[in-house]
Amino acid sequence: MRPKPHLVRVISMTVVTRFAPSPTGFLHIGGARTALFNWLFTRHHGGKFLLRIEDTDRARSTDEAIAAILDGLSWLGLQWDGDVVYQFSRAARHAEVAHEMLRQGQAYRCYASPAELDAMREAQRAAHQPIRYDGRWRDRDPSEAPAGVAPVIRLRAPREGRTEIVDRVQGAVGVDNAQLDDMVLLRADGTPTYMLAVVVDDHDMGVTHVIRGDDHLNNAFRQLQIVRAMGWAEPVYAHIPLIHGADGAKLSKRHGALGVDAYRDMGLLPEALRNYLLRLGWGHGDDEIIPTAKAIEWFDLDGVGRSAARFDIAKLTNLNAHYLRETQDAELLPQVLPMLEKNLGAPLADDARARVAAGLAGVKARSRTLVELASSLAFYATAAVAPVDDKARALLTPEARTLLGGLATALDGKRTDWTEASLDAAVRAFAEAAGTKLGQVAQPLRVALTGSTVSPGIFEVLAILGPDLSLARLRAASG
RNA sequence: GUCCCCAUCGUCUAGUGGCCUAGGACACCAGCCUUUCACGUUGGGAACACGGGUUCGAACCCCGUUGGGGACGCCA
Repeated sequence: MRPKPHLVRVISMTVVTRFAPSPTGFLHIGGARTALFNWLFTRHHGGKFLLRIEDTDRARSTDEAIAAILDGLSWLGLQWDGDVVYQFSRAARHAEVAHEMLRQGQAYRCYASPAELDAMREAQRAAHQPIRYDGRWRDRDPSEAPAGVAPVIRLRAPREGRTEIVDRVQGAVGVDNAQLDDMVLLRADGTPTYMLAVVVDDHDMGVTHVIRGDDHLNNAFRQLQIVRAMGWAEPVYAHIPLIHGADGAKLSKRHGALGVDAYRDMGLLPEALRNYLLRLGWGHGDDEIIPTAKAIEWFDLDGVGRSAARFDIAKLTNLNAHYLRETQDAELLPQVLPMLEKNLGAPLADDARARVAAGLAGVKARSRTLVELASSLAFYATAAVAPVDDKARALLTPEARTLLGGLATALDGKRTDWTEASLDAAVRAFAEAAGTKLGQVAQPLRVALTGSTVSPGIFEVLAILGPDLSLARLRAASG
């Protein structure tokens, strides 16, 4: 591991970053993290976080994907500044720059056909040669141009020397220019390639810091050549490591990556996801729980690691449980109620809503996701319950049923004093009178009331359910 | 194949030459708490890929090996 170069931060410079996804699919977890780092960096430095949709590939870009990306970012709470820039709308400006480079001799026309280039690459592959454009039109006289062939415009890249960048994450990295070929800037149809469009847009948008996945590290050299050819200011680059799947390979749309909407559907909280994503590749000492406000305060590129991280849903879930417990009931309720109604297939009556609201705190402490929360809350909303599994069923032995029958009778007398405290006392007294331990009564009682062996404190459940529902369930279980 | 990057417990990481018989978190196991579960809490197993240097001293610096990843398009 090489030491990171010490860099002087220019305080007076206003930080401008951008997140530049291509709308060819949903916003996946890797893109979400890239967006998060950009957002955090700008919020920390008080700059601007811009959003640019890289839709120059007309065949693969879709409106659905654009909507999914915008939705995903919004849900994650990563608000961009200003209007969304659609790269395709700037095609004329890209072409203008390409022609400017042509005039300056920084670029040239290439008339090689795609088939010809394919053959060239095939030959290179077969000969175990590096695969790159051989510059066949670099110094050829334009008069040799074949008739009727629309040329592309290629960069006249330097062939000697090295191109080096001082990356804020990766450190000093360089390649020999001999390794870089003359890339296409403008296609035969006059549309810009990604390499050109990115550089022109970043320049025009005033982007000062390019923070993106390190799968773009190689691109940075080529983009820098365009920047230098135009004599523009060089942005600061920061290439963050990729997120890998459990198998260690790059997470991508066709390889295990889920859209952020999938995490929302799993009942995860945006804040938890932000915290988790932040810790993937970034650290601040031993801190694990890092709410967004702290993240903004602490985040900087220096803390970004250089190795890829694997996605671990277990840790994410654990973090989610933490944030779920911290979320106020009033905030959770409107999110959980619709889920509950959807699960139950019917709207909730007022009394059911009231019970859910009252029982929320107790169930929340035992849930890790909103989905778990909604499903564990169901017994408060339904009219009757049945044992959910064998373990629960097994607790309703004949002896236990007899006990529950007796308990129903005993508790019937408490209808006018139906509080957690008096219920607690009554059940304990009943257990003692029956010559058994509390647990022997409490567990069957729990199953009778909730259908499950797992629930909040049984007296709390009794109190919230109220005498009618509680006694009805007790009698149903005993009979 | 060529180029670039990476390498500490199963996973995420702390660690920037002595504070390291390597710390934290998740997961796992055991105990405590308790009406269940969860929380909480106590404890446990678990890592510096390998080989050479440099140095009084190396997880940290250098070189190599191995392993992993990424990029090599008129995709982005």
